[in-house]
Amino acid sequence: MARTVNEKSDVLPLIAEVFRELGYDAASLGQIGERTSLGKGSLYHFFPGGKAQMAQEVLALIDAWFVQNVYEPLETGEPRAAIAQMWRAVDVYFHAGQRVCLVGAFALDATRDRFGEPIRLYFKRWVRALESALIRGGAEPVAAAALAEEVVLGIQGALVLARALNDDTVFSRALQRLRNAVGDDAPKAVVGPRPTAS
Amino acid sequence: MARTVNEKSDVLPLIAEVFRELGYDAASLGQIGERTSLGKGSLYHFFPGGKAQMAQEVLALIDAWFVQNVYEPLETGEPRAAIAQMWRAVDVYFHAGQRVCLVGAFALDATRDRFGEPIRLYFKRWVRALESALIRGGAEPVAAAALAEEVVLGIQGALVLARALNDDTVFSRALQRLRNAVGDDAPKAVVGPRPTAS
DNA sequence: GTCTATATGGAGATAGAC
DNA sequence: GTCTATCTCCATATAGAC
Repeated sequence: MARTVNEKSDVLPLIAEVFRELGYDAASLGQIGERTSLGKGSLYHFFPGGKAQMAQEVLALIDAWFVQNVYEPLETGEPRAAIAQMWRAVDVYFHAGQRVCLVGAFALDATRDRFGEPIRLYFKRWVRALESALIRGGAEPVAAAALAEEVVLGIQGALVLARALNDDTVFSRALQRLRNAVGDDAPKAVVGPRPTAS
Repeated sequence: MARTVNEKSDVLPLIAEVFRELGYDAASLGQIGERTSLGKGSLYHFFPGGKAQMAQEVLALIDAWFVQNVYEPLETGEPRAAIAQMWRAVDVYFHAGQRVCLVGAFALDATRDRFGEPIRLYFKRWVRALESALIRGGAEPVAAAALAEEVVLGIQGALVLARALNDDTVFSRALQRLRNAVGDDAPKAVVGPRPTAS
C-alpha cells in the first residue's frame, strides 16, 4: 500500500466540499474519510477537535477566500473595479449556481447555533463591504445600504432556488438582474436584448 | 399517567416546527417525541414509515397551506388582491422573518435528494402562480417571469440573511423592497413610526 | 393509541502499532 | 502521518403489553 503524505491545506478543501454537498449533520466522518482518502487516525491527527474543528477551519478558509477576493477589494479598492471583481468571484465561486453557499446552508438549520459568530460575520462583512464600495462610488448612503443588502440576499436566494429547481440558469439570471440594479455599465458580451445603460 | 389521545392533524404541525428549527438530519425522534409529548410507539403508530414519512407529510401539509393561501389566489383570483394577499400570507407564515422556510432549508443540503419532487414543485408552482397573476394584472410576459422569480428568490434570500445575522428587520426591509418592485400601489402605513401592534 | 423495553446499526471519537 | 481495532453512545426502528 503506497502511503501518501498529506497536508492540512490539501485536505481542507475536500472536506469543505463534503460539508457543502451534504450539510454539517449528514457529512459523516466516513464520507469525509472516503473523499479525502484518509482514515480516521489521519483525520484526527489533523483535527484533534473532530468534526466541529473541521467545520470551524472550513469556515475560516471560506472567509479567507472572500476577504481576499471580495471584501478587501470592496473595502479599499477602486469601487467600480471592485464590484466588477465581486461579480466574477461570485460566479466562479458558486460554479455558476451549481454549488451551494455552505455558510448560508449552515445558517438555516441547527448548525447555526454551533457556529453563529463566523456565520454572522461572513454576511455582515460582505454587506458592509459592498455598501462601502457603493458609497465611495457615489451612491447615496441610505440607498447604498439597501442595495448592498439586496444584492447579498439575492445571491443567497438565487442559490436556494437554483438548487431547489435543479436549474442553474436561475442563478445567472438573478446575477444579471442584480448587476443591472447596481448599475453595471461595463462593456460585456451581449446575449439577447439588453437595457442600454443610459 | 393521564393519557391524552392525539390525532395526526394535531401532531403534524409540531413535527413541522422541529424540522424547521433543526433541519431534517438534526431532528431526532427523541426531539420529536419531546415536542409532541409522544412516545416512539405513538409516533410509529401515526407514521409507520418513520422519520421519512413524517417529513413527506410535513412537506404535503406546507404545500397545502400555500396552495390555499398563496397559489390558488394567484392562479385564479383577482391579480392585485391576490398579490396583496401573498404579501400578508408570507409575512404571517414566516413570522416576519423569525421563521425559516423548511422547504428552502431542505433544498440546501442532502435532504433535497430524498424529497426532490415536493421541493421542486413547491417553488415551481409559486413562481408560475405569481407570474400568472402579474401577467393577468397587465405585466409583459417576459418581465413577469423575471419579476416572479426575483420575488420568490428574494424571499428565500431574506430568510437566509435574517437568520444568519439574527436580525429579522432584514426580512421586513426585503419584503418592502419586493413590494415596491412589483408595484404595490395599495395604500399602506407610511414609513416612519410604525403603528404599534400591542 | 399509548407505553416500555429491546434490537441493531452507524455515528463520533480514542488507543496504539507501524 | 497512517492505519486498524475498539469504545461508547445515540440514532432509527421493532415488539408486544396495556
